[in-house]
Amino acid sequence: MTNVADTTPRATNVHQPLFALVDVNNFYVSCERVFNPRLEQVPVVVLSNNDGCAVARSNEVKALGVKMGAPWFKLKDLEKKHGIVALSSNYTLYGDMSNRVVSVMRDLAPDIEVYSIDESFIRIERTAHLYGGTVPMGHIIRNRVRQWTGLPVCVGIGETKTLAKFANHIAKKNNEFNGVCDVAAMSLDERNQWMRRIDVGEVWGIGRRISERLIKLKIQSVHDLVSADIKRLRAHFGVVMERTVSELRGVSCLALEDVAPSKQQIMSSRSFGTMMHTIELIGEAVAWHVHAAAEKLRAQHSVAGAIYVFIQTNRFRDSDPQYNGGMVVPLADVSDDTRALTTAALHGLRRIFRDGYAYKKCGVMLIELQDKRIRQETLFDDPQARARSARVMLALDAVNRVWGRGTLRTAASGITQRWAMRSENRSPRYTTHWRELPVVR
DNA sequence: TCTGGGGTCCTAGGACCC
DNA sequence: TCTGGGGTCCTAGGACCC
Repeated sequence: MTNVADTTPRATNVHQPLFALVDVNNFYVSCERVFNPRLEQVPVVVLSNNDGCAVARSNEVKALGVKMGAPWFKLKDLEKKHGIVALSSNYTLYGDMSNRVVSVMRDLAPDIEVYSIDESFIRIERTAHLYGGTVPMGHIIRNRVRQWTGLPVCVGIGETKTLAKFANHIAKKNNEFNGVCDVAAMSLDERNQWMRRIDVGEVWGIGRRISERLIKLKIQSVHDLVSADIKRLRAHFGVVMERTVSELRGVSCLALEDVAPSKQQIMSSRSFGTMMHTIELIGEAVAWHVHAAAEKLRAQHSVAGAIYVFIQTNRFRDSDPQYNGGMVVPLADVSDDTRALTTAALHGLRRIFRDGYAYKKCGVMLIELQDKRIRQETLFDDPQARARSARVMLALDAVNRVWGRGTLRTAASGITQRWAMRSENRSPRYTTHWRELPVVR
């Protein structure tokens, strides 16, 4: 056994990396509350696409024992009993609010990695002294985000990303921290006490499966994990686990990724609002997904070498006959042209579609992505055709940027969109659509 | 009736080669 | 009953994240 007290380096050196993790509390719910204060103090959930599952819960809802991802239709009793307000998700609003939070933080500390829609890592070892130290800096970030966007955030600080995550967890669950916790500033005794109190499953990178296996090995708390034999853990669980434990011991293995790497695959898929039976309607949905995915593809200046298309029946209905179909359709030449991708996807769909099933979901994935600017010339290259295609796509994207995705799209994606998802209680897109701006009386 | 969507990384095992 | 050793590449599947 290695004792953590012997191996954890201290933050005495000014050049030692120091990470802050800033995350918005109950992000989607908090966004809704900014524009509708009546939702304060009320139990609120935000539902996934198709109004399926609870993907964000206010503290009041968490206190009722509602789990992340719980199917909404199973919560109807709780809804009646406690007056839970359920909102459809409004990603346009959340995406815009997320950008605002990032721009406030970037102002205060430029070394920032936007990790997800509601979380960012910041390197602070060179900037903290400007704000009077790490914890004061955390409070300044917290207060300014609150004041300028209306959103509540917590800040966790540590010598590694995993420790910053750990500190953030402490800040969120313990009010005495006032939303900012720096584990790098703690004494070893104090840090170990927190590690003894917190379950190993809370560690970033330790999910349900791994934590079950760890508990069988009598590793239950974060402290148990950090004190365990790292070679043995590596043999049992692989290199990812080794990295996690090193990070918890204060050895930084995960760097700040301040420039987002381009995606290696781009997916678009949705459940249908109701079951679909015909290839015509499903084809419209597939074409729509190609439209959405290709837009993202061009935004990151990539081209795809192939497209994967898939259709699925409802896996939750045991009584229904089940069928999952999917196939990869290679493209003759790499492309970012919505029309070429649509042709390929619909070709694939015709191959995988089977009559007589009730389909619930379809989607496409663009794969074998390459940087457009370093693309290979091929034998049958037609530079003129390629230039034409580029101009059409440029115009398509320009129109949709101004007027909204789907304003201009392929005819294949249909007019009526009968496959569209349910979204019965979506709030207005307060910050991005003129007609939906909030009105102050 | 009603059960999300979009990603990444790692590992094991098979195919194939010399 | 015997049936090398070492390497690469690819894919499927499992685990994780939000």
